[in-house]
Amino acid sequence: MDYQEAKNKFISTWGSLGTLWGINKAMAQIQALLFISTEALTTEDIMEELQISRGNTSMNVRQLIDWGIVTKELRPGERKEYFSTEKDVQELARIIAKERSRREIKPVIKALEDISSIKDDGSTATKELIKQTKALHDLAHTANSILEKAVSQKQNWLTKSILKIIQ
Amino acid sequence: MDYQEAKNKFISTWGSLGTLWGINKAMAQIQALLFISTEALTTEDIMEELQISRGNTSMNVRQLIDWGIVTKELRPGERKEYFSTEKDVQELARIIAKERSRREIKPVIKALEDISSIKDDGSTATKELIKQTKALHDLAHTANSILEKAVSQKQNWLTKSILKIIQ
DNA sequence: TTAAACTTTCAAAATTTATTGAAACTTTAA
DNA sequence: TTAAAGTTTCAATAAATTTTGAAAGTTTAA
Repeated sequence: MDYQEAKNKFISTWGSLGTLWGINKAMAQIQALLFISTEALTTEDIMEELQISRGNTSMNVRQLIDWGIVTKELRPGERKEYFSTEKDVQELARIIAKERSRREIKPVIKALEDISSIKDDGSTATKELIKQTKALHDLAHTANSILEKAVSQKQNWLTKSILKIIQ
Repeated sequence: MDYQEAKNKFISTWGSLGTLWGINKAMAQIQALLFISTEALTTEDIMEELQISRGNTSMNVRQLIDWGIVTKELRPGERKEYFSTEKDVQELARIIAKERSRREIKPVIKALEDISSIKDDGSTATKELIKQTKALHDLAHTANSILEKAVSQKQNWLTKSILKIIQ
């Protein structure tokens, strides 16, 4: 496997993983491309490398910026924008975990809270609904707390502690 | 919010969460329905409750069985199949984590291994590709180990230990 | 100002994914 | 056997999502 093959494999693997986890393929591939690039890239560069349209590139780069994963760079004397991604994997994981928690997990926790606190009318069906959604709520809440904690620290102490525990 | 509203909200919330995380909406909704049901349900029951077709129900129930989340029950003297889901949230989380790791994470770790072990031809681009994919590989590998460990134990000792660490 | 260099927007088209429903298949009871 | 009661399969259709590309918008330099 030479450089070009390895690069293509990385970009396509990342794109597929994204798709499996509900992330737009182009978005994941742009991030992958920037992640292994030695310098910031322009819209043209991205279009050329991934063979995608200008509109697609523009929209997905904006989304990556919204997520806090990609930053825009302006170079003196140049009009076009240069994009680069967070290069530190730990920091990248933190950002993604934080954003997915905020956008997708927290609203569900809130909904489970609402559902599990309906009035118990005495029926077995209602009792079961309350019991099960409460259990789910507690689990989601705990998992989210661990994630948030793992994510809030610049230092990687939690991961280190966990690894110590599990050997 | 009465029982029916709460039930509908739960089913639709679970369906949407599934969609966001790359899981078929019907599949997530069937699981949600079984999760709050006081007894095992038939194909007819599911079709009726979720207003989906027989084919859709059949295919998604089979997938849930493949995942190990739903089990089929046969009742003496009856031909039709009754389905129920794992009711313990911890166990459910374990099964899902284990399956997604096996199906989606491990193949990516393997790909990252292959990519990051290409021959260093001396170019900065190749060096960067190797460095970055190696870092990603290490992170994915560590995260996956923690997950597997958390998931392999019937007891919930790891979660408890982590919660102790983070207060 | 003007126009060149760029970015954004968004309706239409293309693609992907999910769903249907009816035919084929399987199992069991009579 | 046969037929009733069920399940599965899969081609066709529908729905959702992604992508395109051209027009509109923005910014800057002259």
